Amino acid sequence: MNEKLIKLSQVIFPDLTDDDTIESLEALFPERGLKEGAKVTRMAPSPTGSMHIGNLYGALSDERIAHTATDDGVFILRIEDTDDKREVPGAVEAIIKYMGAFGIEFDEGATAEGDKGEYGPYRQRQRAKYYHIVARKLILDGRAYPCFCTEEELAAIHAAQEENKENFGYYGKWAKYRDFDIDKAIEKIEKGESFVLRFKSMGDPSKKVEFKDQIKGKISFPENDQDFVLLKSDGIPTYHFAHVVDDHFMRTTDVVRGEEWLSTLPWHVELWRACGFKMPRFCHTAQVMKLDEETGTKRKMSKRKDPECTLGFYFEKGYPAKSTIEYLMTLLNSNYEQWRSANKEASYKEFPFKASNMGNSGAMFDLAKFNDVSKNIISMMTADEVYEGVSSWAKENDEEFYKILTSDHEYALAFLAIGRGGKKPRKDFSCWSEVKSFVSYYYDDLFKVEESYPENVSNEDRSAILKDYSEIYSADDDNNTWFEKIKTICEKYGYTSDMKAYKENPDAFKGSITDVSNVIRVAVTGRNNSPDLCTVMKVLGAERVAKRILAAAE
RNA sequence: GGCCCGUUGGUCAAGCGGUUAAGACACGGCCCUUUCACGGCUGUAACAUGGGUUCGAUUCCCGUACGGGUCACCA
Repeated sequence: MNEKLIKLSQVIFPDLTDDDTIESLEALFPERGLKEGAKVTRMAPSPTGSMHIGNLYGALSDERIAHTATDDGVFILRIEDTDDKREVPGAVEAIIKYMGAFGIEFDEGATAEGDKGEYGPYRQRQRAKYYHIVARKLILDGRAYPCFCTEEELAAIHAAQEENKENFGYYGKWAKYRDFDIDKAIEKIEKGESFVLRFKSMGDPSKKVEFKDQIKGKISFPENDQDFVLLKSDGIPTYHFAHVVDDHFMRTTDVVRGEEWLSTLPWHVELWRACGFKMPRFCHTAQVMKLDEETGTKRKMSKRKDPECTLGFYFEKGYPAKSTIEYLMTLLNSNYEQWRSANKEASYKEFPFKASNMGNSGAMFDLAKFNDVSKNIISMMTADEVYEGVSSWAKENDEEFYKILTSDHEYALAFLAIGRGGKKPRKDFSCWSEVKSFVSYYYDDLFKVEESYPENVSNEDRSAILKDYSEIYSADDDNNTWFEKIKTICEKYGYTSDMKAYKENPDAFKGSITDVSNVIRVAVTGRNNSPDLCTVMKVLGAERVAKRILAAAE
């Protein structure tokens, strides 16, 4: 019997020598001598092209878990390129670039230049030999066998199961090649027949296994009985097998992955045990959800329906990377916001992140809340930082605005500084693409009167107010002096500057100082709302102000 | 259909057998205020449902409903 299995393993893996043992791999990838409590996590994307918010969400949790526990934790980038059909060229570089743009750095793993670290290679296609070594051991242990089923046969099994209302899959009595004669199998392989290597499950689904997840807590499920595929016909492993081999030999301590993996956890548990490897801790994270406008129900974020799902969205709109990270942190650990209000200036990296604080049901992506978070982030920035953010966004997305904005650096800094700094900064922008329309009136090329003058001010009064104003305005006035001048104009034309009196009896006046200042505001900025008018005019400069006032007085 | 996970205000959520059931966003009102933004105060609004267990259940157990996931030689 044993002899037959040896022969079988030789036929399947003719390239493996006697030195290719599990022990040799254990020696090649020794336990990492990290500090007590240090964690090793990994982001393991498949290079299929587009990255979405869920990828970032997962990457951030992995990164935080590795780097919060100790200062020598390791965060690995492993590329799961086992499905050549789905692979998109350049995707690996895109992943690294995107993650880098959000400030997520890897300690080890695939890089644009090659691999970094002692536990590689980090691209699964290049690890074929390791999988084969472990697979050979499983064959020898009688825990793996070749299966020659064709696609049609498998489809027929599925159909029959559907018909009989039995569980789907390749298991027990349905597992045609489970107890196939080994000599015949060898013969078929030697003839060149295509086959996959399947796991031989010993599980009994009438028994339950209990398992502890870092997020979900205790979960129990029936034992696995599926003879799932370990190696595909091209010799490349499936996710399940690659996961066990890689996370063992990369010495991952905490496997963080989406909860869609929960249902195959029984497979993994049995496989880990069959390989004789010690299981890492698991964190199965809830998915980022979205409210479906049509049905009013929660659903998974969809690339097609939700623009904010793809990472490109954040760059196109010009959300600072910090904002996205900040918002994700609030979703990831619900005590983050509280911590933030007590540590306004601190980096998110100082937050004591804990996997156990992660929510166990799908968090809904709330664009309104995200905007608020982003406004806060931007309000804390200096004018220089805002300038840098806006200009680099505009460079890529709005060439015209970029030229205008960068034509006078000092000038742009001056208006971006309005209301910035201090205890109660203005919160005007949630993203860079909103800036242009907000500041357009600072530029003659973009300025136009967009909004209407106060209705209760007659055309005659408007002209008179503006003419008077043009005569007494001085750019040197401080805010108080300026305001006194406005008051004088008010009294002259029957608009009160006493807001209290006006509110008590509005009909007693033609209007209030609000109307008068809004006449000036519209003339100068083209709209009804603006930051402090006196300051705005100082930035605009006496010449520009005078020109606009006179133009409007006509 | 089988299996697994979940369900506290519109959203994110604290809560671990006894609470007036926090807080944040959004929304309404008031105050501050030359407009807006900011800030302050305040209001509306929640434990999916039915059974247990218990002196007492949002919290524990079971069922139901609803939502999500999964059942590939995809990850």
